[in-house]
Amino acid sequence: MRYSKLLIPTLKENPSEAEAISHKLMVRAGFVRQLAAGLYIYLPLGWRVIEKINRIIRQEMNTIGAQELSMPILHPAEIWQETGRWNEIGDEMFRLKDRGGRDMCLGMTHEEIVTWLASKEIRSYRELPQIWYQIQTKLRDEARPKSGVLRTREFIMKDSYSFDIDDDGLERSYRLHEGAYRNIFSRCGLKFYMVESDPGMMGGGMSHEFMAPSPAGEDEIALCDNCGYGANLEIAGSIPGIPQFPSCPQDPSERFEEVETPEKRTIEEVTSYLNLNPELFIKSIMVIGDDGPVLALVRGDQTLHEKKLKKIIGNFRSAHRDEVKELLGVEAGFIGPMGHKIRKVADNSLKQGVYVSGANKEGYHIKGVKPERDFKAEYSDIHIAKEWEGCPSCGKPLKVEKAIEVGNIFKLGTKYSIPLKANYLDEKGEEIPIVMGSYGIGPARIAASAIEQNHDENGIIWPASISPFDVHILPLNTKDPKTIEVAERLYGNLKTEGIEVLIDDRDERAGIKFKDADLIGIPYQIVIGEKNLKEGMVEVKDRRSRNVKKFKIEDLSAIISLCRT
RNA sequence: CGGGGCGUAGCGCAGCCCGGUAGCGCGCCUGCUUUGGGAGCAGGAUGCCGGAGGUUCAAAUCCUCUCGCCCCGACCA
Repeated sequence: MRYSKLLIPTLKENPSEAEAISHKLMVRAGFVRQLAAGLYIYLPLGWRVIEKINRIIRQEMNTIGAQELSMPILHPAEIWQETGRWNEIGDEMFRLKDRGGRDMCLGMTHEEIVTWLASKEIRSYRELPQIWYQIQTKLRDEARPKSGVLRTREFIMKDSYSFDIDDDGLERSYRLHEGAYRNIFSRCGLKFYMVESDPGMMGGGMSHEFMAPSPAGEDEIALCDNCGYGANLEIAGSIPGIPQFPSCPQDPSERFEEVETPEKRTIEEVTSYLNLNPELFIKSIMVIGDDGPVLALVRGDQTLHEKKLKKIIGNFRSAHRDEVKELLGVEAGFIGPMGHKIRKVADNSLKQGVYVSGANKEGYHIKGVKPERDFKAEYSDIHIAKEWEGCPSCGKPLKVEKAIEVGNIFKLGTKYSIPLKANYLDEKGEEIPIVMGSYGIGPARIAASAIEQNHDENGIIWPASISPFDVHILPLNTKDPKTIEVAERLYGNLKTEGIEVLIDDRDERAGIKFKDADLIGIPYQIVIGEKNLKEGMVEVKDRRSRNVKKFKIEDLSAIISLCRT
């Protein structure tokens, strides 16, 4: 296509609202424009990238036997009420009424709708398994849209749903998706990990996320290079290192030592005051659950993992100052696990060792506290995994990386098929709920991740598979007839070969064309300048390596083969 | 929803404390020169200073309210 006819509004300066690299570059290079918070317009170049990604997704989904269909974005409330999610989901769902006053919503995802369809159309085990997918707009009233197209209120998602007769079938569909997803992300040129994740509001059983490592990512993942363990920090386990504990006095009367710690409340204050490492402290956090107060105990160097705790004690909130004082008679900075009957949940790492904890006495801490002996607690993993802690499966050190969630796969089981009565008849004529899976990919997140992982100071470096064009022709001086003639001939010939070509036919200076070409990031640039033309040559520049090769003008096949690699 | 920041020309910003009728760079338009890494000279156009109300002789500037956008946190299929 001709640059002069395309809408490619490049910007010399970074947009003020952008923070993430992919966001800055997508705006600067003329791929997207923001309409409002979390709402983006895809300009021609941006849309070409999304379409390239979608094509790869379609190919890989079709390969595993998935069938494409399309479901509405506007949904009647009743279906969401039947699964209970109408009430479970809060402000994140866009809700509206139609003219007849009926409650409606805009689809955040399509489990309800696809299950409704299955309940109507699937009769027999002979019709299973099925995989249905769509590439469809989703709407979520995000509390905080951010990072350009990474978190938006309206976005396109490839979502697929599997229907099987039993768990073994679901396992097969799940693995088929895993394979397809690995192919898709690899073909899109992404570095990624598949990690264990929290099923969250999807419910059901196992789930994994596909994570593209990037500093712009909102998620953190724990990874083990040794055994391949990988998990979102939302659920990642870890084996904390064991600190050197002080020896415990034999004489029971000398066990405890109350130490005065005036005005020292936080772990930092107390550790520096007593000159002890934070690992030798018990951090006590008072929360109020549905069944009353709970004291959560983690080691001083650890952070309480609220989601892990929630799985044990149910919903809770942190206790107010006066509640702490009422329950333990002392303010929060000096509370500890001893001498009261409040339910205690402690991190596993506290099972061994001797610690300092709050003394439940204003201005005092207590040394020599030995869990199990000195107080009883329920033990569980309730700390957030950290880099260098041990891998829960092999013990080797973990690393923690930020990552963008580009895809996920969930085993739903019968969570949706039961309430929506999506059943099939088995060989015996018995009615059995269909076993389902749900699988998502965000094409815009793939595009943003590709930029996050492939750019330099001059701009984007697209992986060839998802680049808006294959080749960018730069006729430097459009007033030189020879330049134009060669450029046009090359343009025509490459197009005939099925190569997607952008030709910068603008009457602009060479510098501007070079800068825009590097910013836009098409993997190969064919530079047509008068000096080389005199020798019958053109240059082909590799955007990533910046290597330049000269070719004879007639040597089209060599140019083509270079650009196709 | 809590905390912070910012709304002034198409874009990036200054001016605001200390009120006096709006400025810089880039871009845009015209002409000439230039033409291998965001050209030079000359001329030109462009603003409801986010919105509403108030104070004042006078408001981009001070006060109140409101809307929008960004960042941190909470939340997040």
